[in-house]
Amino acid sequence: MKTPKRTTIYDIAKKLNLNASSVSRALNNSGNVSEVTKKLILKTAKELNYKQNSLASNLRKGHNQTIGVIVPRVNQNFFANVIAGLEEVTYQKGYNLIICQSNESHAREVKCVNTLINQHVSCIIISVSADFEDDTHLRNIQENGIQLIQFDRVDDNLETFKVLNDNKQASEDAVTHLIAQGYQRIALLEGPQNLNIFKERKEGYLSALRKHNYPILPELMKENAWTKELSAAATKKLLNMAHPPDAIFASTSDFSALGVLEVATNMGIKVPAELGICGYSNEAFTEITSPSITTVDQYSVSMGKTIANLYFQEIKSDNKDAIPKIVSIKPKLIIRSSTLRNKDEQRI
Amino acid sequence: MKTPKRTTIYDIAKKLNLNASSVSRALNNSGNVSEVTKKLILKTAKELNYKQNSLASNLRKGHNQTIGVIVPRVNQNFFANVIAGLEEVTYQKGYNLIICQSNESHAREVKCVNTLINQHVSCIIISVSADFEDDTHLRNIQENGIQLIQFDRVDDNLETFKVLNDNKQASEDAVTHLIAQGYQRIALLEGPQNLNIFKERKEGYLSALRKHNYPILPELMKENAWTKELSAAATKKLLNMAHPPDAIFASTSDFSALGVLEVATNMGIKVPAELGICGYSNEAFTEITSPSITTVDQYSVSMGKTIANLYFQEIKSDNKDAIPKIVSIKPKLIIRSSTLRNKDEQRI
DNA sequence: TTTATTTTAGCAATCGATTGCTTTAAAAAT
DNA sequence: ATTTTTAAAGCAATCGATTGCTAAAATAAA
Repeated sequence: MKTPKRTTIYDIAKKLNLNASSVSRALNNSGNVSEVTKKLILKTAKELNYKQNSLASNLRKGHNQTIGVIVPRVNQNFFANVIAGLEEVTYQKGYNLIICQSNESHAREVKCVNTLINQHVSCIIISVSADFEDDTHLRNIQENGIQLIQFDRVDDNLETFKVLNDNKQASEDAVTHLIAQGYQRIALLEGPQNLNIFKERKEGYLSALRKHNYPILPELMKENAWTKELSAAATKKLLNMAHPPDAIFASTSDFSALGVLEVATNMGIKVPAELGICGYSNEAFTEITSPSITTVDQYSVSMGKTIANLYFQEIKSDNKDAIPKIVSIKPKLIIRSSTLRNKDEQRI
Repeated sequence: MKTPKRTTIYDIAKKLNLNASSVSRALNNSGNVSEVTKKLILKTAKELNYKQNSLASNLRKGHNQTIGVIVPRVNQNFFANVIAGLEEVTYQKGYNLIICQSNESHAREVKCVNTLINQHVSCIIISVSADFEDDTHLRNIQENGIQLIQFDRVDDNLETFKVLNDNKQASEDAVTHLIAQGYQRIALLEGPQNLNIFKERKEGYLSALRKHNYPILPELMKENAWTKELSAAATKKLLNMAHPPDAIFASTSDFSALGVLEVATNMGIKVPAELGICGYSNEAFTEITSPSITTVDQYSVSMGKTIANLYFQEIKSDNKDAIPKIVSIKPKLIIRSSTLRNKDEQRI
């Protein structure tokens, strides 16, 4: 279907016997137009149902009030919330958001980046895919004069603005909490270690153990348990060990924690009495499982807002040599029943 | 920060002593360029890290491979899933998605529409905000030659392509199921009746009651109970009635159903024995509450795909007078514990 | 070898809005 | 009444890519 001809500034100009430049100035309120003419132009524009062509405008002005966002999945709670937060701020500033999902595929992520570069977006906000390979595409963004902000899952080696969760600290807090609750053998469910976030969470786990002089037991650390299914499988193995753990920190997600909980329930293991469970992300459901699950809240919506504000306040304002800044948000441990051993029970 | 000069087709042309038109033709593979020159151009383009300027290209070509999406909230499960589905298909077709959220505000929705019109998107996909007022902005989309697809929450009076859930049927199925389980006094939690979806769900409820010769009792129908809190409040009132309902159909959402469940649990009312509860949407958590909640699955991701395919197959292919088509998807009742009365118990 | 045909490449206009510069008109100052 | 200053409006180039048309070159046919 062919687009019918839309009203342009030339149509308005012709109708009023004016020059297009005056129309443009009137519409942009950029002076050099008398009040009378301006009113007339505005009125006519409305009458003719004039809509600016942003393509033309942006082409001429050489910039685009659009920000590109690339996330692994838009319907994953954390990312959906970040996007909601981003949108909230960018909308206020009159910016648009172009959303792409990499589907956890590096190849697709590269394509998304290229599209966004072509679109001349003024900034790209990205959380890299799980099979992160290299940063050529990210460097390419910068080489094309487009601002780059990485968040959550980032490439540590590339110097850019970053907004991070303090995964290590949060993780350490979680494990410390488990220790305080008297758990002795704390297992860890890990995510892919090529992603910074999972590496950091593991570090936090190790750090907490060390600080409390707990032994570090490789048999209690399960690699690549980052889906509900993988976690359930790992949990079965853990709980069938001769000397099983008495707590499991599902550092990858609440879905993993849910997998743990289901396996434990099926095996007749009491949570939190016999097994403590801690998840990560504070998904809505963690509050309503029985028992409710202790987890880490990442303030995802406000993270989105922080990212957007970072762009508008620090980066956009042509601080030519603004030094890439790293903002770290401290997530919050949400303590719930799944790790709260009744103190009395403990004494038995 | 000023965008550094990017490579244009003129740069390539100059370097090779060619005309920009040849470069354009080579890059677009549109013939009239010898194989030798084409190869040379492609090679040089890569060397100079050429990236097309989509703004210029789209301006000239008069169309934009971009689709705009407007939803009330991007981080609401249903919408996030629809967007994921949309993105999946549009990505394959080389289209971009610009996402806006109306935040359930009509005024903001109007603004979003205008921005998208300015952006010259080729199609706008929308689910209207809760305080839907009028359709001027939607008509405006069409007047500007932009395709319009409404989904889920739609304006019935406006003739456009629509992708809907068969809310009435699903609702009727749900209530029929409750009746089959022996519930006698079935209450309804309604959403704002200016939204088609809630109106239809109510119709389904009424229709099921009528078909089974159940009395329609206004005191069992609670208006505007479309958040967890509002539902909880409504539930308290219902359960404190002299003659309380023995089932509640939270037609607005699973969050509402959750509100009902919490109130019932707190009041010591047994679910499903003394109270049946049915929600709507099949949120992830409905599976893991205790008891798990009966609900309606809307196939949200595949709905997104359906919408996108509708665009590419029916609308885009310049079927000039393609008659606005309405696609109705039949949601599926997911029966879980919260409505499954033990048949034996019933006999007591 | 000359003419006809096909390829290949260049020219220039176009998409719509913006903006520096110039001209004209109006207002202010002399 | 004349000159100076200021305000308003017009002109034309520009952003980068595309495309219909024309010109030149290369190939095929006579």
